[in-house]
Amino acid sequence: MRIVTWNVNSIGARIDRVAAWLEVQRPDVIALQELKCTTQAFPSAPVEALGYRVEALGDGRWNGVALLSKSPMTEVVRHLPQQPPYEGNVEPRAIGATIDGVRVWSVYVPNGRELEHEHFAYKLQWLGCLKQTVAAEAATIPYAVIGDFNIAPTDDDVWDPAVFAGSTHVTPEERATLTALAEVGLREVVPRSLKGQPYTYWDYRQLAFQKGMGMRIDLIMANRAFHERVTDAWIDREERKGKGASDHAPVVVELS
DNA sequence: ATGCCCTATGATATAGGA
Repeated sequence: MRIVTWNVNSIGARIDRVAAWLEVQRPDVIALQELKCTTQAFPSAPVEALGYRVEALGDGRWNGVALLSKSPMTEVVRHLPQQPPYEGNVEPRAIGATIDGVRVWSVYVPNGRELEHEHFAYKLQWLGCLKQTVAAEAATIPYAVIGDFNIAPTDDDVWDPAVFAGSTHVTPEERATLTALAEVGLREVVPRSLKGQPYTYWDYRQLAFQKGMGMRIDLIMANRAFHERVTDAWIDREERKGKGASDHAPVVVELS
């Protein structure tokens, strides 16, 4: 079973590349983030033609998440239960479903913007709610929260830690929310190394991709039953190349 | 090779991204 997470930075702008990638890689399940469209506007036809079912959640210009699966999705949940709002809105940042006995959540964790910004407190609160969701579901079946966490787990996961001093994505507070997920049974599935460049995201600016100025922020957080079935995990950095690429690469995990 | 920011929006600027 092949499961993927990919921040596509607009499914409308990316649908041709996403469909082409799905045709080659043929994952069983793919979690998407940053749809940047409404639920109704999700371009389902091209992926349905490839045999995928679609469960999407979006409200327009920002955010948006989806799960695509070849097999039926059951127990679909939109938003984290008790997900905190931002400026009065519960944003489309999480969707969960069970597929062939594996439960998967696609999440787009708030960015945080700056450490002093209200959005940073929201990010930490949101991650606390994620932990509560995992605890409440108390899954014994293979279970994973996958997506754009907007957190680099260690200093090795950013191209130059000095550049990120005083910034979001690398603080002890943010990293502590990842390790705290171990208290509810989740630990990271770390993709196999790519010659010292483990990144999943590269800014569009300043030739960041070509210069290796990346971050590893797209993560697979999984329970023991999921880990026991993992045979491989890897980052498809080839998909970051060329015109019309997302600024994030797909992260793939293989289960027996 | 990997190639000099991208996306969606009451759009001709702006906010957000990380």
